[in-house]
Amino acid sequence: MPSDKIISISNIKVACGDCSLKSLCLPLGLNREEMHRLDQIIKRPRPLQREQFLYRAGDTFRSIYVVRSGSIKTYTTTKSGEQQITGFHLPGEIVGLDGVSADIYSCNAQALEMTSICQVPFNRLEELSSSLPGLQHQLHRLMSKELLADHEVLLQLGKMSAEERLAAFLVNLSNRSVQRGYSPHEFNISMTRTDIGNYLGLAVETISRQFTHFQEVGLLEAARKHIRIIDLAKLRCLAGGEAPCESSPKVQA
Amino acid sequence: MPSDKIISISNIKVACGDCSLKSLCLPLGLNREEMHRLDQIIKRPRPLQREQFLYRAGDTFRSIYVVRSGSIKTYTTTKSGEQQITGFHLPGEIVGLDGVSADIYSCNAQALEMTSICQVPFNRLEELSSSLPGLQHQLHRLMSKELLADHEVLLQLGKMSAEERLAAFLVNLSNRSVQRGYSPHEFNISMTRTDIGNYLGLAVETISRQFTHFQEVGLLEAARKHIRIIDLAKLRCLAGGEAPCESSPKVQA
DNA sequence: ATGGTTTGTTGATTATGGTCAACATTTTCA
DNA sequence: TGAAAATGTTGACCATAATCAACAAACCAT
Repeated sequence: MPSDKIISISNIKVACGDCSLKSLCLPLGLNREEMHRLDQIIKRPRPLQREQFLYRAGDTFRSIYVVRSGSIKTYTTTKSGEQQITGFHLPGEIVGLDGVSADIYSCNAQALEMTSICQVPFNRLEELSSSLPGLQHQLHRLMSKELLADHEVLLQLGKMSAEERLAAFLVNLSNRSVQRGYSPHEFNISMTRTDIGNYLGLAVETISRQFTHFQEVGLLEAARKHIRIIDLAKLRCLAGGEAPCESSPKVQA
Repeated sequence: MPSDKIISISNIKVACGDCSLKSLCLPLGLNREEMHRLDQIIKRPRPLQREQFLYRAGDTFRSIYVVRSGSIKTYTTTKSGEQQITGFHLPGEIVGLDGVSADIYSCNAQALEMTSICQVPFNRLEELSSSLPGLQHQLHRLMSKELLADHEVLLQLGKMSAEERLAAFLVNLSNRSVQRGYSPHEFNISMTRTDIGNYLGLAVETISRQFTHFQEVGLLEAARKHIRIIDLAKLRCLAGGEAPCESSPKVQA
């Protein structure tokens, strides 16, 4: 039926089965039939413009979201108005789980660029996952993964220097670039230096200086939003907080 | 049967229905019959001695645990051996969810004092929660709550001063004291100053100095592990990162 | 195109909290 | 009970990153 096609185009519907992100996302481990059942409950609202909010702290919680393309930042706010970014969310990653505990979102979710998302009504997801153990488990895995990511940042904020934090941040982005099938050495970031600083608990100026520093020592090239990592091994080393991290392979003695 | 009684005593079994923590824990929202089914899958291993590990990073994940009495700290380690405490877990709180994502625990869990726990095999819990929507939802709530707690610490580490961090930490403990039916003003902490410093990303000396400072200004009394909060409102104010936080009700034009 | 705004960079100065060191107090255990 | 170890406190000094300020470059809207 042609009308089907028209609807399909206007909604830019992409079923989970056809989505390149399915191995990062909720459908991981589901068979065709199960994936189809999941598809039934997923809505695909119109894309968010840059700066647009997906939800705000205090909104009633109904759905979790998966980033399909673009990126989203989530942040909390202190009573005095300061904000702390709690995460940057790339395609295939879930946003909104912070709302489950109290039935309202506890943070703000804002698009960093034109961003399309899948919306998953949470009560439907719970119903469905009762009959699909694989879906239930994958949901749990993804929630747990969020916890690990937070713990990693906790470690960065608690124990690492400015240099190490930025190194760890870039290595993390590099890894996530690979997960999506892109290069570990070259990628575009969607967040500003200010956002990075906020996320890492550092001043913008410090981020800027560290970028300059990394470029001076030939670790990477950073032209605004475009990052090219030259010495990923060294960057990893800095990020890991590993032992001395030989400053260069100066063979001597 | 007398043998039943003997087993019961030797295992110090306390069914969820009789447990004072049930309103903080997994059984929240379950009826008698459902709670009984949950009880069936819960094991209650012998208590942990002080310093004893519940699990270590890298152990294969099988169960999550609920603290019944005592307390547990969880921490991650950098390759260089530094550790970052990711949480202190009090009675009624869950430990082990970090293991779900990769089927191995990602952090270490160590008792801060004599600690008894409930062990919940995770695959059994998932099975059971498929047929008990209330249990499933409560599990999700608790996981989400962990996320919120982490975000709060992220905010502390990213944006707050040493004074504010310790204030926030103490307010948090006070709130959790209340949740367990104790006083908001007076409680014992099980962690050392070193642990607090590690958790808050500060040196021990800074923690010690802040405690002294809080005592000098009459906010609280801290005798080692025993804390008595005198001016909780002011402490909350400091912790919230709220506006000026009037230094005292000095009435004056 | 062009003026304005946002974002990023660099420099000078300063403040917060870290480090090192000494000592006090409590806890542990032989 | 007493010695050793662990924990907590205080002081002096220092380093890292924050702040303030100026400017450059990119982006946006008209």
